[in-house]
Amino acid sequence: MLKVSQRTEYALRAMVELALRYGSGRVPAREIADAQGIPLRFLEQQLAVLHKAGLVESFRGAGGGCRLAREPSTIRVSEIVDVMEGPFFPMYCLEPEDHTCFQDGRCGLQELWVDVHSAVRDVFERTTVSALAMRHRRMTPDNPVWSPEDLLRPAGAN
Amino acid sequence: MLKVSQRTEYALRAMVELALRYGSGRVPAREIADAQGIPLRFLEQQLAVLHKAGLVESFRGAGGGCRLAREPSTIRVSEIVDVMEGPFFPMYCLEPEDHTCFQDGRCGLQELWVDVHSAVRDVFERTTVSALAMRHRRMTPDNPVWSPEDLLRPAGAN
DNA sequence: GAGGAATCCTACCATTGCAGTATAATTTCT
DNA sequence: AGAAATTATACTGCAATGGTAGGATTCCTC
Repeated sequence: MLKVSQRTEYALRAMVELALRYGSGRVPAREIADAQGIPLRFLEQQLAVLHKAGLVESFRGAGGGCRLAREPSTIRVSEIVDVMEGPFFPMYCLEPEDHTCFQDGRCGLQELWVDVHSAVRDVFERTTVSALAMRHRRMTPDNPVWSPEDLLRPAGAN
Repeated sequence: MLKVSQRTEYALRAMVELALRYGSGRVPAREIADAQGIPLRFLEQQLAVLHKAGLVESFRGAGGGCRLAREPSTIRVSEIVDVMEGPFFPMYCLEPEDHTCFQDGRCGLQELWVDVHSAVRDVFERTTVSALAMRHRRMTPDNPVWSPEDLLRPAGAN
């Protein structure tokens, strides 16, 4: 039904949370889960995906956690969506190795699906994580998502 | 995974087929299925949906079949998609009666989903069935999807 | 070096939607 | 009567989604 999966929503929220705290040390999954209302164990799995894709760095053990691998303004939403959902094809016939369509691409509908693809891709590519974070700040100005003492963690933490 | 269902693809192909034959009588589901490579029994169900929605007219019994209810150029793809897929929300939080999002719309991500929604909707609304039919004709100029004798059916058929 | 905090790995499960098949009833023309 | 067509409804197999669960591993601190 043309839905984006909840996993991707969670991943994006996690990235926003990490962007809001960018430069202030390692953030354990627990805190992200609390701040963004995401089931912890589930979030861990998605963070692992983001880590394997090189979008976040992670550190094990006590004092561990995650942080963005790059500056928020250089991370596009499209990268996250690609990693979480795999390549995006609104219809089967667009998949390179799919030939279930008996006309095999030689039909007038494919152009429509290409248009849909481009339109969506455009939105994802022109939106960065920092943009999302700024929007988030604007929406909840009086309600910082992390408590001030978190900013006072040991200096060597990051 | 942001996929459009096969049902919708079939429905669109059926509409294109009916558009190609617009004005030339009633087209039985069987012929549409053959021409477009769609499982007949499955197609019948989708045609029934299109009929209930008022997009096609249908006639039972021998000599029956379907025809477009309106001129192809006045039927937008968005109408068909709406009928087949129901209202389109790329993320749950956009659904009017959904409040599973703990921030309930007061989050920076919603704008992203609204953008996606608009972008896709735009494509669907600016494309008409006649446009799809013309593209189809252009793609298969040497290969008419219906045989000439079908055009010679009894004049009173429509 | 023990213990706790954290990530990582893998398996499992329940629900849902999708694609398609099956059966049969009903209408209509010939 | 019989064939051709739509209509209605139920069922099935499959895959994806949204989690949960258990434990292994790594790392810091005391």
